[in-house]
This record gives sequence, structure tokens and C-alpha cells, in this order.
Amino acid sequence: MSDDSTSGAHRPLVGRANFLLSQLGFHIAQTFAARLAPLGIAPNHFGLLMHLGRGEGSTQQQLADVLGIHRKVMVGLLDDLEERGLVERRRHPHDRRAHAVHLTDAARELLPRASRVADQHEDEILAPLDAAEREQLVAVLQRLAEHSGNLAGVHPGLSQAAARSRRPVDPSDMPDA
Amino acid sequence: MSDDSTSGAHRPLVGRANFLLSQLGFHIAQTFAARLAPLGIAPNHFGLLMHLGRGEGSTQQQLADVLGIHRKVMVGLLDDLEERGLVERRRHPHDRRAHAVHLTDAARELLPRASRVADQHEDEILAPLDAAEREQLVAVLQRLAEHSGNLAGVHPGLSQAAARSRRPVDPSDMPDA
DNA sequence: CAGTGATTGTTACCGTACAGGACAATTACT
DNA sequence: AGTAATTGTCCTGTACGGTAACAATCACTG
Repeated sequence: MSDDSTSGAHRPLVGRANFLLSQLGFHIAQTFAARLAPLGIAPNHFGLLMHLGRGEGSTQQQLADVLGIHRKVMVGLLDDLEERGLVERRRHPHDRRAHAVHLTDAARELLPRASRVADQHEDEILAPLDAAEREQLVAVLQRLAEHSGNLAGVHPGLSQAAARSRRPVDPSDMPDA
Repeated sequence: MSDDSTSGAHRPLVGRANFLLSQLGFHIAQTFAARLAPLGIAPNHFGLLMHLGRGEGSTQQQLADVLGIHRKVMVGLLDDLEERGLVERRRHPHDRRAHAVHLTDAARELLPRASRVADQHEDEILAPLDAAEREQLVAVLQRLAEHSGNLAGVHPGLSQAAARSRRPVDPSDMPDA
């Protein structure tokens, strides 16, 4: 407190929770994208596949609403996934202008693998923590996420942060893999 | 564990620490940028100013090295800050091709205000936690950050995530301010 | 002291990603 | 039937990141 009178800006960034969270979050997003790249999908694709794995047949508009993105972005995401043979745009049974989005068998085979990648990634991130600390951290983060106003399970950077899956994985971006 | 045999992807994202950290980190970066926007700077500018507040006279190359970005990005950052009258590119005393970057009085007046914005922002993010929980969270995050391989106090998204300060602050991005 | 290579800051270029508006096809309402 | 709204898509302009190149200057070498 006594130092603040001189400049007020000397509190280091590494002691601020907001900086640490942002720094860690960005790093995690980067490394997760790198881990997912060999599977041919990006984190936003993974989130979309996860959602579809829990309920198919939705329209693109419904999916966009749930994930908090614009229809146009959903078009691009589904184009990517359809190109990789992971989703199908079927005709909607009740609305002929809408598509009913379904997973393919390839996606049902890929999804568990991607989920395992996420588990491994999480495990590596949390390596310095024991089981009790991990549990406590997740609980705290869930409280913070809920308070932040973000929709549960909806990543705010879905529309932009993960669209660079086309870029080949740069080894310099992967510190230890 | 018993459900994993069916699809393996049913573990919700909200229970994964890596997703929560990425989600929170992104949200924090966004809201922090919005809080900083009225001051006319972006988070990356703030980080640079913070660094300069602790030692002026460095060359642009030295600053770029410390912050882990390319010289070209530093040129843009300093262009922004110089345009806002926050930094000066003086002649380097020993190297006439390099610039010695110095803060202006306006920056010395702005820096404590920006620092207070960061404090308020942190306080809002951590609102659901009491003092002990906050301290423990910071300690845990520091451990994770150190293990992640990120340089202390260096934000990996410095080069890209904060360059949108020109965008006017969208009220829908500010949940409660 | 001349000369060659390396370094600093800057600019130009290119490819990509995102936001906005506009569009045909189809549905819902009157 | 006819009008308004919705769905999915496309087009365009804009901005950003990364590469290469450039003038100016320094450091080293003979």
C-alpha cells in the first residue's frame, strides 16, 4: 500500500487473478487447438460436435442460438465439418427451408477420441495439482463462470478464436508435445 | 465412468478445468478490454505501459523481446501510444538507430487510473470468493501458469487479442457497468 | 581507416478472418 | 392469395497477422 503512492501501477501482473486467468485461458486455448489439430478439427468444431452428440436434428439457427454465435458462422462451421465428413445436413422433417444437422458415424467414432484429447489436455494443465486441489479449482471456476454471466458451456470466443485449425501445427507453439 | 462406453463425449464442458479456464480467460480479456477502452488503451497497451512504468529508456527491440512479440507489433503498439501522447520515442543515447522509449506525464497520470481499473475488474471477477479463496486461487493459478511454460507476466495473446480497442464499447458486452 | 556483415525501426504486400448487408427459398399469419 | 418473417447462403469491404524487403546505423576486421 505504501508503494502505490509513487505510481500506483507497480502491482505485478502475475499477482492479479484476472491477468493470470486471461493468460492461462489463452494459453490453454492455444495448446488445446494444437492438440486437436491432428484430428482435423478446431476447438469450436469440438464444442459443436459435443453439442450434437447430445442431441441431433437441430436446425442451424437453433445450434447458433445455443452456442451464442451468428448463423453465418454456423454455416462455416458446418461447412468445415461436412467437408470432413463429420456432419450431415439432412432435410428438416417439418421445415423445408431449414436443415436438420446430424452426426455421421465418423463423428461418432471421432468424438470419444477428441474427448480423450481434452481429458489428457486437462490432465496436463492441472499436473501441478493433486486431486483435491483440482476438484476445488473446478468448483471455484464454476462459481466464477456462473457469476461472469457466460452461458454454461458456451465459449465466448467460439466464433473467432478457433478458426485457425487450417494452420499446420507449429512446433514452437507446443512447448512440450 | 459407466457412461463413457456409450459415447465417451458426454462429460460436460462445464466440468472440465481447461474449458472453464479458457472460457473465463476469454471473457475476462473481453471485459477488461471494454473497461480499458474508455481510457483509450487496450490490454496490450496496458501491459506495455506497465512495463515501461518500471523502467524506461529501453529500445523497441528490447521491449518486444521482453513481451514476447515481434518488432513489427511493437511498432504498432508504440504508434498507438504515441498517437495518444502516452509515450515518446527519444533518441537513444548510445545507439542512433534505436529509439529510447519513455513515458509522458500523461502516461504517468493515466497508469494509476488504469491500474485501478484492473483492480476493480479483478474485484468484480472474484466477487463470489472471499479473501481466503481469492488468495488460494491466485496461488493455484500462479502454479499452473508457471507449469504452463508461459513467461511470467507475458500474455501469449498480446499480439492479437487486444488490437480491437478502436471498436467503440458495446454496452451488450458489459454485463453490469 | 575503409569495408563487410549484423541490427534497428519501418514500410509494403499478401493471405485470411470477421462484420455487414443483401439474396432466394420457404414458412406463418391474415 | 398475399404479405411479413425466418432460414440458410453469398458477396463485399475492412482489419489483422505474418513475410519479405528496405534505409540507416552499429560492430567487427583487416
